[in-house]
Amino acid sequence: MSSSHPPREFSGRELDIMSVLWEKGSGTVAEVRDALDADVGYTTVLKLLQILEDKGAVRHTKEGRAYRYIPVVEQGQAGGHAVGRVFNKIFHGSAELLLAALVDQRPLSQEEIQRMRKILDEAEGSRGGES
Amino acid sequence: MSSSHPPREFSGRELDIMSVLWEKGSGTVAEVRDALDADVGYTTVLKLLQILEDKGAVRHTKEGRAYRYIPVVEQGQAGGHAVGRVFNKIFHGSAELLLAALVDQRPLSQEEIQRMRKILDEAEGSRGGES
DNA sequence: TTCTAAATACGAAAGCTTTCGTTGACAGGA
DNA sequence: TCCTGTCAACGAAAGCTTTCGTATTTAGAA
Repeated sequence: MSSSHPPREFSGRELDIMSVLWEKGSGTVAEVRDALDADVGYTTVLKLLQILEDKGAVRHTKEGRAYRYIPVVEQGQAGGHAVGRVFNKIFHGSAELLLAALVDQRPLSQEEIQRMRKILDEAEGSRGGES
Repeated sequence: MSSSHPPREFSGRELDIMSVLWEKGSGTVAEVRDALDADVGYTTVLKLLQILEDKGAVRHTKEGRAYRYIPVVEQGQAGGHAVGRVFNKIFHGSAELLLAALVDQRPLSQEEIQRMRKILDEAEGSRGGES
């Protein structure tokens, strides 16, 4: 038995693996293993992928004799969750503090800042005005 | 042996407890326990606070016969770490995607958006300007 | 001093995550 | 067919986090 749990939250290693899949779009066990920074065994990666599949975060198709794993949960969803957690626990809901921490964390390029302004503009626009 | 490790990262329960301390400024074991959403035992909270102290994340002073715990690690530092992690693992360093997820997560007030723009302005200004 | 209530200290158990050894299936080449 | 290398399945062990039971300390009251 298995499948279709709610998205949930990812543990450390699980996140490493999802990270690879998001970046590459998909991957076999061997591909994911190669792409990981840490040096973990093949069966470990396989096991984690099976766990992730069980949680409904990835699915697989057959490719030759191997499985190709594909993320089902989107970056955006997972990001929303993770951000929500940090957001609440650390910043107690203060979006500015989070942004400040982000900005502090590493310098942003002009272009990034530009695009981030645009995101704020859109966020402002899409809320249809208020009192 | 103990004390003065690097700040590190917090586990789930540890973060819950730091969250309370950041919000209230400080707390005794009983105060922290009361403030937690989850219903955990007194000794559990104590143990976690001792672990956090051992890691250098909090310190304590004596208050009557109890200890008052005070955060040493700042929200900003911890936030930077946590944000950095999410940032890299989930958004692969894309600040815009993170902001977009944040914005998507919950509607922001006019004032918040205003202040966030200001943060971006300052970030832009402080980098000495380039092409 | 002795008793009591409220705290802390200690240590072990329970639970989850991560790791990998081993087994068996499968495909292709000799 | 029989080997050989690649792969998934399974299960158990190691490691970290979380929990709390029990023992000890402490401060104040009687």
